[in-house]
Amino acid sequence: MTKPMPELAGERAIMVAGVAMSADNCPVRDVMANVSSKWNSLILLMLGEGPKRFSVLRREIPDISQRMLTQALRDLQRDGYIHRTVFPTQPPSVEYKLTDIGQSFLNVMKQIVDWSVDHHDAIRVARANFDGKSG
Amino acid sequence: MTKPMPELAGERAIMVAGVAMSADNCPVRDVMANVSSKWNSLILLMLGEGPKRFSVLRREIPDISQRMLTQALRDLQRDGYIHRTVFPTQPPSVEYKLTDIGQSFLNVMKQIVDWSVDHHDAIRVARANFDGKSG
DNA sequence: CTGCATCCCCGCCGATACTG
DNA sequence: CAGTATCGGCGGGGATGCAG
Repeated sequence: MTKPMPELAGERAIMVAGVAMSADNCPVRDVMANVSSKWNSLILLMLGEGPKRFSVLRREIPDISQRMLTQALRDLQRDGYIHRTVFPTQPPSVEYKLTDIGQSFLNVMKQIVDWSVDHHDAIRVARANFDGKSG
Repeated sequence: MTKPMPELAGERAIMVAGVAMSADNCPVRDVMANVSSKWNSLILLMLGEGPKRFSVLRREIPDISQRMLTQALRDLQRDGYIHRTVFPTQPPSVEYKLTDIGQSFLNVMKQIVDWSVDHHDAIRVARANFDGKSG
């Protein structure tokens, strides 16, 4: 991953929700690194619509740089969330699609999306309220 | 937030999973900014066990710097995830606890934790496999 | 005990140019 | 079209010292 999240890679185990977040056994760290990473989640959402080529993703996510898209895709592939297929055309085209794990993860992610939509107003209110008091 | 996620704050709306991720109406961005932020999610998990004082959080998350803990807590408070109570003792103590929204969000987050635990092995395998081929 | 300000390093990431 | 390499800024975040 791009962000190794060194914090929990230290030594002592942090117990939270009955799960040990320790050095050599921290599942959450690995996953959260993906969720955290700026673009990964958005890419997974996009691929949730179906397999897409590099250039298509690039077009659909205008703000991402080509470099970052490449990197994010490799990270996601590395962890098994997406599968990469090269078609030996001229010029070559590369298709990315969700793996089963990626699809499974996407389902969890979608819950965050739904939650976001549901609670966005409350968050905006809280934020405005907070800024009003301290600003 | 610490990370404003400028990418989606641009202009055009990106439709994903039937949700518009655009400039002035991007719920997901606000929430993801929290999830993304290095420590926020862990702090919420900690507070899921009950209200905690600043120093307790600091002790339970040894890797976080005091500066970042302060900042993360303020961010979470700002968006209404946690409530901050100052007890006028000498020396003063400050207690943080989840709001209803924070608790609600935590429930979603816990699903990520569960998912992480369930699929950690698969991810490690995929990663090792990938590194073995390319390295 | 909590929190703020300052300094400063390091790594993310965008821009650009180049390969197959 | 897809990906790599290099340079450079800029901001995150650690260390330290100070205040209430």
